[in-house]
Amino acid sequence: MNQFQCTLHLQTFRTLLKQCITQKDFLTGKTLHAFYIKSFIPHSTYLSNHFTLLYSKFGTFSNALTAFHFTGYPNVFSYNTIIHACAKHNLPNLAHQLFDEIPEPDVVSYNTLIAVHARRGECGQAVSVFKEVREVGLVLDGFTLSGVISASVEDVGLVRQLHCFALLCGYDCYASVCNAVLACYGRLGRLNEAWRVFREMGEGCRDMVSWNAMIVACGQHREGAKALRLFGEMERMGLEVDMFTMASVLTAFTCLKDLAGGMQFHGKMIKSGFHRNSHVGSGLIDLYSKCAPHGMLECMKVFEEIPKPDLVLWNTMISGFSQHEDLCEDALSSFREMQRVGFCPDDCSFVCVISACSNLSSPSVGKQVHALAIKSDIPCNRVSVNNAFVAMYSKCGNLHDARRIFDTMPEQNTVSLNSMIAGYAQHGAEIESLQLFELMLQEKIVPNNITFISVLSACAHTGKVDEGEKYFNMMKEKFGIEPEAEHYSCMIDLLGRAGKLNKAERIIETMPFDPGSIEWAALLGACKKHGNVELAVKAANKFLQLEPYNAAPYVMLSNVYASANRWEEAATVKRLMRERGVKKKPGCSWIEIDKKVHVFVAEDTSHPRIKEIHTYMSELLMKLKQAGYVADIRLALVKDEDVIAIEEKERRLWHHSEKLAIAFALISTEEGAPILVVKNLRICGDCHNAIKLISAISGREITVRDTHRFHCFKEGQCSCRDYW
DNA sequence: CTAGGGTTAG
Repeated sequence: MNQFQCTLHLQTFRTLLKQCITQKDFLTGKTLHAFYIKSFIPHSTYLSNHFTLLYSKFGTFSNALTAFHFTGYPNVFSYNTIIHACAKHNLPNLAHQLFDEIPEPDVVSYNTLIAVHARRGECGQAVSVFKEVREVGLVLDGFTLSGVISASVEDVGLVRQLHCFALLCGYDCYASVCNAVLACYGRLGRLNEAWRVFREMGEGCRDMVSWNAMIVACGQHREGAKALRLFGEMERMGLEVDMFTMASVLTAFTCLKDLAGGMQFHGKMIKSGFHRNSHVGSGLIDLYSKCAPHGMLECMKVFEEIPKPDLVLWNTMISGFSQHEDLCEDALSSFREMQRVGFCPDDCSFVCVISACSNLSSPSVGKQVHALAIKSDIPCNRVSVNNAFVAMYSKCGNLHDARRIFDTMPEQNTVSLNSMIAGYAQHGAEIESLQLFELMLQEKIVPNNITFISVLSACAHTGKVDEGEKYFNMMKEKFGIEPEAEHYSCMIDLLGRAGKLNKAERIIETMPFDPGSIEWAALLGACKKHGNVELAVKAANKFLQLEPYNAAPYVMLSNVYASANRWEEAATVKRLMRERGVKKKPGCSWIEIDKKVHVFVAEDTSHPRIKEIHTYMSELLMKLKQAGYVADIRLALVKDEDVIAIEEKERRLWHHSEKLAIAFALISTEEGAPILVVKNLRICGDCHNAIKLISAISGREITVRDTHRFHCFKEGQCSCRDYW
């Protein structure tokens, strides 16, 4: 083979390979590579580099690395290519190692290294590389700036600084840099600043990315309507839209809880095929899981339509299941299925599945997942993961472990404090809860709307009216947080339960938006507690209008009447409920013993050891009566208007699901072991009385988690101090 | 050879 032929071959190879890369023809590219290795063509760095690029783009990382090592005399280009592959495959150490081998790194080398850190959210590291560029005297470019800016999310000050710097360098009309700035302000919730950048870019500089970034900024910060207006404008102007646009618009529908609009948009996307994109699919799943009443069924259909699901799509499914209390088991099975088909869970997958465990009635599953997380490759000391553990342990009744994780986690943020404060509040440890909040203020960790929900509910649980009002005002005045429905309902709950029913009613009347069912429910609950029948009727009617198929208002109202001995009216409410086909959820309790969950429904006889349980319960009832227990038969649920004998009412009360579960725990666990029962409704007054006595007689610590809070019974007392 | 925008989480 003479010199001439070789050159010819080299040129052919170059042309062909370049074609393969631009046309994404990986197969032909690989064949070319095989030919190249076997042929006698002299070594070409140029060709090797492009083979590395080919594998980096379409093949595995290890193939790319092999191709790189095959390059006899690597140049900057070769290094840059392989470092880029490191960024793509999240290999920061290798990236640095390779970078240090470059004899004379150029700007691109630095830019690529910044990208490695930007992808991992390592702001500090990205900034130090950025500084190095200036120190070594290289001229930075738009890539450098956009890279370091996008890494600086989470730090407004830094973004502003870099923004100024970019303007000084004359990048005010450079789309990528401006877009990075815009997106950062957006993600930080600095919508005004984002809008300013968007406006100042002008039509000449603005591109599709700018529009997309602005839409998502609005959609993620309660400005769904503005996001939709922006999209409308894009369409009117005839601008091009892509997958990013679609996914961004979906966040707007989710933000507005506009299911109908979202569905219509979904329909339009099916025509254009956008719905088969995995990112768009995640957006759809997020929408349906959060806004549709039985959304997970729809989510499964969306999932099926996507040919190449990615990790986030799986995570979104897991998250969706975990947010529906009755579907948490499905969250766990999706988590397993995801691994079965070859995905490696990341920290977000774990956060979702841990949160599913919090809603489960078996604490041991949470512990297992904890162990799994430690064994896995995820950075399990991440704040997000630890926060999930704190929430999970406290929701599983284990405040002690929650606090231990909280105390030992290397980094804390607002959410960590929120989880711990909420944990204390739910357990009736209001003092600790409020102390921690004060500490938070001292440490200058900024509370958010969620923090105040916990703080206000802690006040409500203990009847601390003055403090509650103080914090409610602080929220608006000191932190500029507008109270939402939850905050108002906490205040109504707080005032109402403390007996200030008129004040509570006034809050509902003067709220800046239409009261929803949760506010009326809070008022109704307060009326029930204080026996204010007239106001209860008003609240119940409002509640009924808003949610005619929810059993809660009917049951509560009829209990109000029953407590006032107005039996006929109580029966009328029940009849109305039956006529409308509304069914009360049957009371159900779960208890985990030896890693097995046992379910009890009221008057349940299906448990294999029910005979034993009943025998034990009769003995227990005797002891309880001796200790002064009197069944509160007003609370016995009357299923129909038939007059029922007092004995029968007593018997029904005595077979409430939580009592059955506790009795079973008492006979099947060792003396002195603590007991945790999870219930699907709120605990009833009679059970509350009875369990207090049971805790004294048996010397056990009994914790009941109902839909509202925890009741920790110990030595005849409950942690709620009967204020609930 | 490198960039900016989308989806999940407590």
